[in-house]
Amino acid sequence: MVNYSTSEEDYIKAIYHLQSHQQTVSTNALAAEIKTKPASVTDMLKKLKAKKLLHYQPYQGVKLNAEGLRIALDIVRRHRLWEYFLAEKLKFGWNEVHEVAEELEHVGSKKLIDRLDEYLGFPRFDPHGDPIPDHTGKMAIKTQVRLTELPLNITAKVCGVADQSTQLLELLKHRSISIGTNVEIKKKFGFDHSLEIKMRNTPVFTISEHAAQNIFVNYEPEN
Amino acid sequence: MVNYSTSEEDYIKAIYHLQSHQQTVSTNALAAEIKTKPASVTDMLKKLKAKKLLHYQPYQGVKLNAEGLRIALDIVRRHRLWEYFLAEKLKFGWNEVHEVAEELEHVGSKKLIDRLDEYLGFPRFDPHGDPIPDHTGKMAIKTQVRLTELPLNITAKVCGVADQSTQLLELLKHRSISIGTNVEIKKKFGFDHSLEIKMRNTPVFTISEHAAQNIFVNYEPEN
DNA sequence: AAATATTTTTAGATTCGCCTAAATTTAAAA
DNA sequence: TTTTAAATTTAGGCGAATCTAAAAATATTT
Repeated sequence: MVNYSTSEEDYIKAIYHLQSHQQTVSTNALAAEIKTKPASVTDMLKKLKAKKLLHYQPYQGVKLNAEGLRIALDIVRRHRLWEYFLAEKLKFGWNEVHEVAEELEHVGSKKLIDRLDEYLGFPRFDPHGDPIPDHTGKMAIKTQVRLTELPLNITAKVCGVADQSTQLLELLKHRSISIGTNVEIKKKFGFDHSLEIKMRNTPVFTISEHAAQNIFVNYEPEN
Repeated sequence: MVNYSTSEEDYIKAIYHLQSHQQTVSTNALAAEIKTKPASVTDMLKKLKAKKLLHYQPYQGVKLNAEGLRIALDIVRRHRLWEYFLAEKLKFGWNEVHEVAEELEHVGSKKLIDRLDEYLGFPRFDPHGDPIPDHTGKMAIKTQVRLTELPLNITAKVCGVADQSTQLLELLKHRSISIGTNVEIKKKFGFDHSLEIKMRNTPVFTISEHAAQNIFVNYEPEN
């Protein structure tokens, strides 16, 4: 088991995240993500290719290989476990955890992370609702999504909020939305991305994209 | 408030520790402590002097100034709080915590450390019995002595052993004594210098002088 | 006090990760 | 299909932290 530098880990993680949207990642996209210059990215890609962590041909974009993916999942695991710890145990707000976890995630000890996982009760989702890979790299199927991601006409259950602010809680209370409430999206408005929501025993109402983004729901994905 | 690199912090911490033994620290001693070469030490000392963290004249050794000391205490605080966390919450053995804490201590966030401190209940000593500086840099006075030296009827905390042999550890295990256990001497027998020990929730028992000599405890002297 | 040994510093390279500017390749437009 | 634009790579440098080898300062012996 090799050890990777903080920079290398940052690149691997960034490629991993970008890969989920485009299946091949461009030098420019990576540079933007890492907040560095394209020339620096090229240098690092050559290095990571030499270490056999990714597929890379000049001008043709980059993609993690199996080993790169394994490492990426390990970094993501560390990051999200720390986020969970910060929010759950140290009472950090959901919006404060990312920055600190960004530093903690680079502490390598496998034992540390596995013990932390156990201490936290093997949580499956971080405070943002993203799944936490287990010690083998497996993640729960993301039955948990932001309300904005919920497909039309599928009933889902509210299971949490990303933003603990009083304002959001006030809004939810006004709409009688709480943990466990079943909701369904009837319509999505392209103009402002607001959503038309249907709940049992209440008339249809609309909710802003901003609010919907901070509400987590889970549902059965129909494979 | 400036930020220091991992290397700079390692040097500051090493100087701090060496200072407690010799009051001026030599280049060679520092090189040995950091596991680097004297030439590298000289380079770093020039840099830290430029940053006004220490007193240094070529060939004359080095010493932290007030600002350097402040930073050192902050690093020590981070290190020992993480050690406490690892031992107390993640059930690491007291001999495993140092290495991992060595990495965690460089995570800078002030808020993280203060929250961690609070979460842990503002512990005053780490698992080795060393005092943890509070957020202002103040530490409890530590009186660490062999169990044989502990005054009668004063509660002290086991903080280490002089002899790591399996035999001693077996004896300690049998008596349910581990790092952090509170003990009190009820009686000292002049004949063989054995001691009568009282611990919470267990009946009084006796321990030989030989064993007691290899157990370190610390207690707060009653000024 | 002179000679020798030890410690410490200086000089000059090396690796890592980053940068700017210029050259090259690929993609898009006319 | 040229031409133009955009993306990407190469070339050459820079700062941080380290190293080796050689020079300089300090300590120790004789």
